[in-house]
Amino acid sequence: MYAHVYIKIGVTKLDRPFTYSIPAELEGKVVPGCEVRVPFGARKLRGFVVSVDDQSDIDDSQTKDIISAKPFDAKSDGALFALAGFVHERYGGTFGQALSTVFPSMAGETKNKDRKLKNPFEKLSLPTERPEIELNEEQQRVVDTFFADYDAGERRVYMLKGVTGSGKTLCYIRMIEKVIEQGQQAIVLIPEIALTLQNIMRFYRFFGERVSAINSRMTPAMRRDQFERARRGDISVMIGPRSALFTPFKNLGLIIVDEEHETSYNSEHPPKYHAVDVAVERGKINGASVVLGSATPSVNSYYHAMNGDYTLLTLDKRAKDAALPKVTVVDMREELRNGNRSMLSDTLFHAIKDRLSRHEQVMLFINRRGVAGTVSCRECGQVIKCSHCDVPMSLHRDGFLYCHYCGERIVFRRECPSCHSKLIGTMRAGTEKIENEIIRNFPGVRVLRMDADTTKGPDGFRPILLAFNAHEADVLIGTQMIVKGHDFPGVTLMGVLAADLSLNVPDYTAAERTYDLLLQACGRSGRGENAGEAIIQTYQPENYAIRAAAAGDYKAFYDEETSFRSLMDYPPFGHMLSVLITSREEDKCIEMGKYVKAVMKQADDKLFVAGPTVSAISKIKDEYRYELLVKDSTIERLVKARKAADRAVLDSNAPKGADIWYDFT
DNA sequence: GGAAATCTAAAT
DNA sequence: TTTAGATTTCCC
Repeated sequence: MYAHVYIKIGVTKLDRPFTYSIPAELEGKVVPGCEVRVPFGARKLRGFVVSVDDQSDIDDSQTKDIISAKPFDAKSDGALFALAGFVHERYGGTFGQALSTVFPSMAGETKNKDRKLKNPFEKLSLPTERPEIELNEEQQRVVDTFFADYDAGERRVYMLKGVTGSGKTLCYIRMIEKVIEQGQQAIVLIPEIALTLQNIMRFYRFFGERVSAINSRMTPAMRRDQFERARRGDISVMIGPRSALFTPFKNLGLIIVDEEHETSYNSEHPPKYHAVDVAVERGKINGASVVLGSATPSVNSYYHAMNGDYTLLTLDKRAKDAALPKVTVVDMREELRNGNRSMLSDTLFHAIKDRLSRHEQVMLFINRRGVAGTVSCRECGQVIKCSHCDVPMSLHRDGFLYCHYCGERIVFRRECPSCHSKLIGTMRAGTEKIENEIIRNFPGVRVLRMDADTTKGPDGFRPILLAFNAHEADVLIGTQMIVKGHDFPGVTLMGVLAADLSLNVPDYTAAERTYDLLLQACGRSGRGENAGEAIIQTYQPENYAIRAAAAGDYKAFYDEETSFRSLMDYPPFGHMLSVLITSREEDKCIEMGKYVKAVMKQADDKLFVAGPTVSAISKIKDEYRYELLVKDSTIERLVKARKAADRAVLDSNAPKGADIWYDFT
C-alpha cells in the first residue's frame, strides 16, 4: 500500500503530494487526513496523508517507508482536515499553509505537558456555584427558537442582532448549556481586543473547569496544550480569537462568533481566511449550529439574514434600561466659517468645560493615527513619505519623523524636500496635538493619552485604563483602541474628532467601518449613573453613515449602504478578489501582473480584471506593490480564476521574481 | 525550507 | 592545487 503525503513546508515548489510506502505494521492506521512522520531528503518531517492507494505512481525503488502515524479521529481530525481543504481551495496559498493554520500543533515539537490554564484563572477565587440566570421575554424567545431547531436536529446559521446591553451573552450561555447537556462541545470566538478576563469569567462562572481560553499572547506550546485538552475531552467550551475556530473537539455542536462584524476575524497572513465564513463551513462539516452575534452586523451577514440564508434573531430591548446617549453632529465647515480654526468646535469646547466643572470624565476619540502628524508642504502639496514604504511619515514631539510600517526615523527639517519651501508642517491633528490643545484650554486638567506610542508592549495599555477607571484623570484621548470594549462608568461625554477620516479611505467597506466606529464610540458615554452625551465633529455631516450612526439607526444605514453596493456590484451583490504582487523590482511586478491577468482572462473571459495598478501603498520595506482587482457575481468563478493563476505561476515560462498574495474581499 | 552537491574564484 | 563561499539541485 502507498500513501500520498503533503509535507508541511510553506513553499510552493514542494506543495504537492509525495508517495510513500506504508509498512505492514502501520497498515490500517494510515488513512487520509492523518498526520505522519516521514523521511524527506536527509531529514524527518511531519506531513498529512491526502490519499491511500494500492499502487504507486513512481518507481517502487524510489518510495520510502512512513516512519509513524498519529492516531486518527474522524470526527475531530477528519473534520479539520476537510476544513483545511476548504481554506486552501477558497483562500489560496500553499496546502502546507492551510494545514499549519488548521493544525497549529504541527508548529514545533510537542512536549505534551498536561498543563491546565493557569493564567489568569488561578489567581482568582473561583465561584463554586453557578449563578441563576433569568432571561427576559425577548431573550427567552431567541433561546427557544434555537432549542426547537436543535431538538429537531436542525443545524442552522443564526444572525443574532442585539443592541449593546441586550444580553446576547446570556443567550449564548443558555445555548452552550443545551449543547453540553447533549454531550457536545462549543467554540466561542471573541475579537482579540475583547478577550478580557472580565469577558472570559462570564463563561467561567457557568461552566467552570469545562471552559478554556486561548489568546494570541500565549506561546504556541500553551495554545497546543489547551487544544490537546479539548481533543481529550477535558473541556467543553473553548473561547478565543479566530484561531480558536480550529479547536479539535470530537463532537462539536455549536460555534458562536461574537461581534461578527469585527475585521480582526479576517486573517492578515496567507491564507487570508475570513473566520466568519470558515465558521459557517466548519458548522456544515461538523453538523454544528453557528450563531453570529452583533449589534452592528456586517452588511454581508445581515444580507444573508435578510434573504433567508441565515435565521435572524433579534434583541431590541436593553436589559438594564440604560438610555442611549444624546448625540450631536457638529459641522466643522461651519466652525471654520465662524473663524474657529482649532480642533475643538465651540459645542465640544463648552461640553468639556461643563463636564470638568462637574467632575465627570470625558473621552476624546481621534479617528486614526498615521494620517495625523502627516507633514505636507503648503506650497507644492508634497507629503513627506518613507523612502522604503511609500506611506506618509508622522512627526512626533521629539522632532523626528517616523514610519509606522518599518520604524524608519529621520530628522525633520523645516523645509520641503522637493520645493524647499519653508511653509511645511503637520496639517491634521494627532493625539498629541489634541492633548496639547486640551492642556492649553483647560488649565489644571488631568489628561491621559492612549495610542500606539504610549502603549509599548503587550500590556502597555493596562496602566492607562486602570488610572482612568480610578478617575486619576479627567480626559482620556485615544485612537481606535479606546472605542472598543472598555467600560468607564464615569464617562458622560464622548467627543469624536474627524469622524469622516475613516470615510475617506479607498475601500468599499469605509462606510460600514465608520458606522461601527461611531456607534461604538457613542456607546462609551453614559454607561454609569449619569446620562451620557456624544458629540461627533465632521466635515461631512450629511453623510448617511454619520447620520445613521448619530441616530443609532442600523436599518437606515443598511438600506443606504446596500443600495450603494448593489449599484457598484460590491459585496454582497458581487465578489472581489484582490491580487497583490510584490517584488524588489518594479517591472517584475508589472510583468507578473500582466501575466496573471492574461491567465485569468483566458480561464474565464467574463471576469472583470482591473490592473495591474500601483497599490495604495506602493512600496513596503523596499518591496514594490502592484494590484489586480478581479470582480464577478459569483465567488466560485473567482476561486477558479485564482486556481488557474496558482497553477500558471508554477509554469516554466511564467515570469519569476515576484510574489503573489490573494485576498477575497 | 534546507541539506547536499556542484560550481567559482581567489589564496597558497 | 586547495578550499571557503556562493549557487544550484533535489527531496517521494
